[in-house]
Amino acid sequence: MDKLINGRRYTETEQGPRFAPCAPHSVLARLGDKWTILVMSHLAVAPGHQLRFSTLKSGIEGITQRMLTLTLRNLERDGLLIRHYFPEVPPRVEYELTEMGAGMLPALEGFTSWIRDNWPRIEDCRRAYDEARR
Amino acid sequence: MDKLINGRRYTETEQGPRFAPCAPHSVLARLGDKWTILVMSHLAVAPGHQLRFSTLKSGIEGITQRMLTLTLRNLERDGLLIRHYFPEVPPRVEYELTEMGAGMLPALEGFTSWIRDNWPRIEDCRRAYDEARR
DNA sequence: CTGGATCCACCTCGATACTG
DNA sequence: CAGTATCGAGGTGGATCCAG
Repeated sequence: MDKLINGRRYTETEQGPRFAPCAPHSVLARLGDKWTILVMSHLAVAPGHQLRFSTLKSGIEGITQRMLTLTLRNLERDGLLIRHYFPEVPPRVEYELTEMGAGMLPALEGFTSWIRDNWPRIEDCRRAYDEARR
Repeated sequence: MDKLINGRRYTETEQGPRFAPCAPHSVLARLGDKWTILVMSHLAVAPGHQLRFSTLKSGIEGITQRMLTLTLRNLERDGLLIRHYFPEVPPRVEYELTEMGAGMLPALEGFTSWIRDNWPRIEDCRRAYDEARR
């Protein structure tokens, strides 16, 4: 039978614990890419968890059209947001967090708040490490 | 003054919220790389949060020496683990979570448990999405 | 306005060989 | 045992141009 530790499924073997195929990695890899967290953050604070493409683009400094499109497609594919297309002229597209997308925010917040609290220390460690081998 | 939302610092501007330089991204990008989560998970369940290089290597299926070394170096650089070198023959090296590394586990657990709960639904969404455009 | 298509630089990771 | 060095394939992201 599988046990649970730190939110990860694993089974005991003679060679030690063997973790189940890494679902967390698949999600963390997405959140770890260059723009996803920023897009999620903007939608999180938006009224109705809903924003236009152009609003996102101008709100996220440095993002290109291409990367915003790709990031939104990936989030849509995972079911974390929905794309609402309005066939007007000029066309308008709204992106809205799904229930699941919004449900992810509290969990993510717990983790990002730890990062915020420990960030200065991490930066110090990196500096010290780099310093030591120069 | 900065406000906080979902664990992210940001300031209000006329163009909407502008998030502070992305510290979460830097950490999530590391956790999102291919092996980091697996290394952390193994150290998390190890007695004393401590394991040898060879134990990690044989415990993590498919990892190469090179990638394990790189992953460990990065975690060491961030101050999440310490490297203990014993100059014996043959040499022995133990890796141990630091206080900060261990302190990250509960925060990470909250997030990975959300992932675990929602993973089936995410997989369904991906399948449906891919199906729809085939 | 929204985004598709193309081209390219870089980075990550895997495979392999070698060392104290 | 625990690495380092090197090479190469593939993927990610940036720049630019075009289209409905």
